[in-house]
Amino acid sequence: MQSQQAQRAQIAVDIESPEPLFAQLIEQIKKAVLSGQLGPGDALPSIRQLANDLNVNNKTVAKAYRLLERDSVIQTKGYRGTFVHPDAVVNSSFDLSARVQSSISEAIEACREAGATDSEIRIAFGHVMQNRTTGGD
Amino acid sequence: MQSQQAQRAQIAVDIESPEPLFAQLIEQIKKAVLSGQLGPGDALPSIRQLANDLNVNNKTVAKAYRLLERDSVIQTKGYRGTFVHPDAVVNSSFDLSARVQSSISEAIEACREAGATDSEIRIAFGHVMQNRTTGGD
DNA sequence: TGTTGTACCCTTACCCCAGAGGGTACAAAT
DNA sequence: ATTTGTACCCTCTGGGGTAAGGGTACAACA
Repeated sequence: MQSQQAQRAQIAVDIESPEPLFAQLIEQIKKAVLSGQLGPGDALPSIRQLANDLNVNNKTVAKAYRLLERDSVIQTKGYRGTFVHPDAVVNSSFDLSARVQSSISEAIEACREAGATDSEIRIAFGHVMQNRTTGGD
Repeated sequence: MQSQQAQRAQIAVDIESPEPLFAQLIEQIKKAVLSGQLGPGDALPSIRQLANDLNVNNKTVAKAYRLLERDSVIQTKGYRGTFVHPDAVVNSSFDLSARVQSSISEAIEACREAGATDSEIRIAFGHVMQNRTTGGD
């Protein structure tokens, strides 16, 4: 199992899991918000702090925080630290990845029904993604 | 340049081109049909024959033929050989890849506007494509 | 026997990407 | 001086895809 706990929040990470670490962090924090373990305005451990507690890389935690802030689950206040967003509870139940996946899924299904090969679909996808790199990780 | 010509049809292939060989073949044949150089019912060189003439692998030609037949540009009659499809002219102007690409493009654009990262889109795409391998190349 | 398309097997090389780690640096504030 | 988030640089591992080639085999014919 090898999970390590962060004292401040109830956050654990499983290195053995196929689920990416940053995704586990996002999931954990959202879950903590939804269960009320974390309330709006609560302070989150700093990136370096949490990374150290969980024995993961700063960038991994930073990535999770970045995504969480984009989804308005947390709020970063520069040098003052990171806090739970006022609307965190509502926003935590919103899964953008799921939305994206179903959107993509529909398009793919349509292509398949049109007779397109998986290979062709992949190629087309690659071409579209290649043409503008919006940037961002 | 290094292009080689097939006597029977006006088909050339450029090894230096970044365009895949099989795609060049498809394009060439469609062009030949659209320009009237190949008419419905005309016999095409056999897979092995054309592969030999152009100095490419059998499988490469076979792949092009397979896609062309799926799109009803050509017609394979088993041991008798391959022929230009009766509706070849109409079907040659239909580019499934382009259709697929625009369909995928729309979905991607929607995801981007929803705030999704390119990375997230790729991940979602990968997940969808992974779940059912329809098979086919 | 030879040709047709087709279906398998396996191999090569190339490219792109995700995930994760390591390091250094910076402005803004305390 | 230290902490904060953030932005760069670099690395490595692994996975999965295409494209193309090489080979062998098959049933259906002529």
